[in-house]
Amino acid sequence: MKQNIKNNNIPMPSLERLLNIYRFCEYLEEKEIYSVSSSRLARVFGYSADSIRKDISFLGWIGNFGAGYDVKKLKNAIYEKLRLNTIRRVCIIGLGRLGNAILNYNELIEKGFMIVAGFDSNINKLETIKTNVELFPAYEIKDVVKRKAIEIGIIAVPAEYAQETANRLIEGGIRGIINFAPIALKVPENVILKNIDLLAECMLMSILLNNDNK
Amino acid sequence: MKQNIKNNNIPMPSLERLLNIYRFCEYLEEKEIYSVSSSRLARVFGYSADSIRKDISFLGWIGNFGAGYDVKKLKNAIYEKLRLNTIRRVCIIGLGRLGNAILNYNELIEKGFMIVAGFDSNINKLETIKTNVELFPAYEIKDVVKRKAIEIGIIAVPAEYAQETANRLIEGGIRGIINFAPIALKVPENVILKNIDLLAECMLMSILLNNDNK
DNA sequence: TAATGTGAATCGTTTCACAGCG
DNA sequence: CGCTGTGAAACGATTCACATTA
Repeated sequence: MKQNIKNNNIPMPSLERLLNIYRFCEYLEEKEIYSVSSSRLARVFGYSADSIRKDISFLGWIGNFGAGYDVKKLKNAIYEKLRLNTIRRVCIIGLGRLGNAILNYNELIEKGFMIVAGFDSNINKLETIKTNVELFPAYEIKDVVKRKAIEIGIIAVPAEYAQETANRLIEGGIRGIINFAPIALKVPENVILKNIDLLAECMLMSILLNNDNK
Repeated sequence: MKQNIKNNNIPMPSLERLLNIYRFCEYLEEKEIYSVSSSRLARVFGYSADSIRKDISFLGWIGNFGAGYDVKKLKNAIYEKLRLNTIRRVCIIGLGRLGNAILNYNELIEKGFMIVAGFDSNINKLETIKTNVELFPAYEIKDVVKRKAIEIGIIAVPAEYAQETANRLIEGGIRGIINFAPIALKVPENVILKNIDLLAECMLMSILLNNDNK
């Protein structure tokens, strides 16, 4: 039931950690630091050093015994193994404040996510938004997704329109959906769904804070 | 190492599912549906029915054998057990597009999250934003957090300022941080940190899509 | 000596299987 | 009979412990 698709048999939690390690390697390179140990990585992220060594071992990687990892080699190993070179065509649906924020989130393109379309049901809005991204009315979602071979759709519409939006994306042949609406979407098995849910995070945090009081 | 604080010994994954179930109960009530089975909940969320029954059992709850759960009772049981009545004082740091989107995210107040302050380092920006929330320059973070007894800080500043922002919140006595910047923050053990990271989600999705091709 | 790499043990979660009950 | 509730088994991830090597 639970999404447990693996990449080359790397467990999902390891994948997540490796992505963070990858980005930290970029930061280290900028700072001209060329070596890093599992214990340093552990301290930075709050993981255990054992976990990190195991994660890195999934790369089929051999570090330097006694002397940590070469930052550049580590970064490249993650890049190759997880195929981070892949470029993805992305669209955003819902151009309210959140959608606009995403439209202007430049780190996405740096990591290979090309925003090639934006959609909103309010046609007037499409004219007032200043962006290089091509904008379309919501009823064209299916056609544009198909025509532009868009793989990932980011849903930033109000909760009550989220399922309908997802359906249109799916009809257009979308392969992955990132959903910001605080609602459970129904998608076919071959479509990957990820939810980003600020409200749920706030509620969870509140529960954890209550628990701290004990 | 990993954050595994428990609430009344309810495992973290169960807490997350219960929150989703809680919100779905609200939806069912609106639709005037008064009974729901574990298998229906399973279908909606893509969990297994076994998991859901186990989750609900943590509530010390007794459903109706042979006839599913009473929606209202289930909702209330979750509400009571997880103490969702708690009201939290929240602030947002960084009033760019994302910060503004959060400032206007009305579901937060409905769930008991009062946004009582917004901060930005650009003082001119503070005057142009139209909102009922009290706005302050960033250098006042520590004082305002202390004075207003703010418990949760939502960081929506660029990555390079995120750690500095977190430090100020911590000095003010913040108890939880929700971080939208794609960077690992260092916080003391008694502060709960949750990251919301669109870039990481996109990258992870890309990896999963690659894997689908096999 | 200070680090990596990795089987084995441990721990936590999910799934299974079925008893219990209206 | 259908669905809940729950111990027990299975599974997966993390931690442990230690062999390994520049």
